[in-house]
Amino acid sequence: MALATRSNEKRRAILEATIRVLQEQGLRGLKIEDVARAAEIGKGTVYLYFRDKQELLKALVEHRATEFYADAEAIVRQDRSFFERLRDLLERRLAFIDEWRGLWGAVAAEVAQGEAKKAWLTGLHERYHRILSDFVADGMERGELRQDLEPELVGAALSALGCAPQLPVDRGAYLDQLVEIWKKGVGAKP
Amino acid sequence: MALATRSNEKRRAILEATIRVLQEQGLRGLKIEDVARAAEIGKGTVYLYFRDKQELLKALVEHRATEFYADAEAIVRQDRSFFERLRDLLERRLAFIDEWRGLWGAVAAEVAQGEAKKAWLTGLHERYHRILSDFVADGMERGELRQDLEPELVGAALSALGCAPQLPVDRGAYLDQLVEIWKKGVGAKP
Amino acid sequence: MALATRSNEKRRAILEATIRVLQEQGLRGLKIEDVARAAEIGKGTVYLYFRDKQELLKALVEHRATEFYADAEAIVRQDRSFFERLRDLLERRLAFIDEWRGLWGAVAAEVAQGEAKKAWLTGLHERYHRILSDFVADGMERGELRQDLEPELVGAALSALGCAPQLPVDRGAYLDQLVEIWKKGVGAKP
Amino acid sequence: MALATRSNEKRRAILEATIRVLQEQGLRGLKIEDVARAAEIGKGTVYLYFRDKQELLKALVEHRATEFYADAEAIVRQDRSFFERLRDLLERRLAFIDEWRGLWGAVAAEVAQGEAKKAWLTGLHERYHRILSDFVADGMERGELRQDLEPELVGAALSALGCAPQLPVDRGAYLDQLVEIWKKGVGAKP
DNA sequence: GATGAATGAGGTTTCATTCAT
DNA sequence: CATGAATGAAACCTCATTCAT
Repeated sequence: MALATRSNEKRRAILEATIRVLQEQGLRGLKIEDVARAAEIGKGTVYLYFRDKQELLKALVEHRATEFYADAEAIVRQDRSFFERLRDLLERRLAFIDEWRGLWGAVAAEVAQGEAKKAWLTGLHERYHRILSDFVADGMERGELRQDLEPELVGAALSALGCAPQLPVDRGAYLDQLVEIWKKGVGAKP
Repeated sequence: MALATRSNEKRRAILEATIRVLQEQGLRGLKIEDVARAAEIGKGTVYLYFRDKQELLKALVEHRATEFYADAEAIVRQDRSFFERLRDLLERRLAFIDEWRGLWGAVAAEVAQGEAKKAWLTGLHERYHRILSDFVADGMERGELRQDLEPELVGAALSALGCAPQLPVDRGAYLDQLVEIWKKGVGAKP
Repeated sequence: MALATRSNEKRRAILEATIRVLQEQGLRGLKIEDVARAAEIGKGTVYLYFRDKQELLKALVEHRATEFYADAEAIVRQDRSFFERLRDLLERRLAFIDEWRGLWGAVAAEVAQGEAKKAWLTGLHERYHRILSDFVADGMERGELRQDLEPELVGAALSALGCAPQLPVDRGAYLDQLVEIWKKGVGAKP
Repeated sequence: MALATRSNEKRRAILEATIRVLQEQGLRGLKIEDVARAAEIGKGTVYLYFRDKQELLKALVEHRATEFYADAEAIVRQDRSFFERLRDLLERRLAFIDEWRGLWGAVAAEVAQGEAKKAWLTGLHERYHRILSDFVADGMERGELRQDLEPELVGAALSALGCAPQLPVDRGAYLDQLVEIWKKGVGAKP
């Protein structure tokens, strides 16, 4: 059997191991051997599930992004106020960013060599942008947001809220502050 | 003559070459040989200016961050309204982010191996955070901002405005939108 | 049941698969997995019939050589003129060479690592040489060949007629030409 | 400097080392590290002269074949009788074959993966065939050979005189025998 | 100072072989 | 008997670093 779907369980275990090693060793410190050890399998086994290192990273990016977007969509779909959902979205976003330790951009760039790969990466970003744009449009429709907003632009601005604070400020207070600013910034007049 | 004080001109040329190669090849694709070629010097010459690759990257991070912070401070010091300066700050920030193509985090992490280096990196972040916190405090003092803000927190929020929009939205409109939101979000009542 | 005496049918199928893969992929491209796939069996099964890859190759060399020598002996034993039989011998030889695509020497060398193996390989060559020397001696006895020949030497010369023409000359014409030269070269005066 | 012509001296030394290792270890036993050790250089240095193992082998085949063909052409050009030159040609051929220890075919096949490479290999064979065909045509013109020969076919037959005797017969006697057979076989009537 | 040929540690990848099912 | 997932030794190749010129 060539690659693909032996056991998805092991495939996922390798991906989990990969991000763990990535967090600990950084991108240049990421060695297949360490991934294998972290997943408690043999080095060669990794290659039964992923053609090469590049594919492994690509799968990782895809896997975590997909998971993140699914969570974001689930939050957006909830029947709660715009700003309650915004808070959760931002919280989830921070978790995503923490998980990658600032490596997201580099790993994505690493993986996106070649035209096809670049398109694939853009596709991921578009999906996230769409989720947020739709979220804004939804908020406007429900009358929770000002009516003079451009959903695409505001979506972009939301997606740019991307860096976790590099310094250890209190996360709760930080989020509260952020949401309050945005409430005043984009909320409808009472 | 000490390693660090040779011809600063060539030193800088190497740093410029480094970030160019970084932009084109990514972090893992960054090879000293390519840097040398881009700087139009011999491979060995790089080592006359930097102890090793790690030092080169560290110097690069330091160099560009310092430059960026200096620009930010200059903008903050200008005698213009808070939101005019905010717009310039954000514009400068986007330029910084573009320059690094998402690699800032990874390169910084790469460089910050070891306790001493970690402290050094934190120092950089603190400096940026301080600039922004002071900026917010200044805005409050001048009565341009609401008085109930926590400068440290808002400074953190500003520093997190860190990801350039991944998609090609119009930069001017994007900045306008962002500033307007913040104006409503943190500006003093008229 | 001993390793060597399992189903000879499957054993032979593996050998056939091996030479097929060898023809397509070359010596360095020969992988047990491909052999197994070509034989439509599992990879592990190959090891039920052959101790290891080396043994498999050795068996292959032995199998095809034995077959070839048997055919050669059969041709020699026929009750036809020397040169009619020579033509058939050469034709069979060309088929043998084609089958190996120039890899015979390399595979044999591969297999013949170690003193015992070397002796075994020399044994094969000696057998072929003997067949041809005897053939020449027979031709001399029957008066079809010149009486001043050294059967051992001429046998060696015949065995050296070993490379198929690398270029696609007409096989029939080629053989005719060769036999005619030899007829004039070693045939008895009429 | 990228590959190609640093010092041709070292390049040649690597090729010499390669064929030595090939003779001793066989095709599958050929390791770049051994080649490097045999050439008394570092492993990485080999890669400064040859992109990869495949290129090294290709260069080796080309180098030795070119050398061999040049020698063959020099022999053919000499102002001596056809059969004197034939003997030298055969002797040189035996040396060539001995040098490769039966690996020529396999190495050539190894190298000739891909259409372009196949054409390149055919080109080599054609060159040899041409040398021999011309040699025969020359012999006919000079009246040393029968006039009813087909130079192309006889050239093919000569090029097929390719396997050194596998058994240690006396080389001199062997060559004498062979030349005598060919003299009777293709020589003009006295 | 400047250079780039040389090096070899170290990472990636392959594949013969094993063994639990 | 048959299988193929798993393994890790071993081979390939890269590239940071050195050093003789």
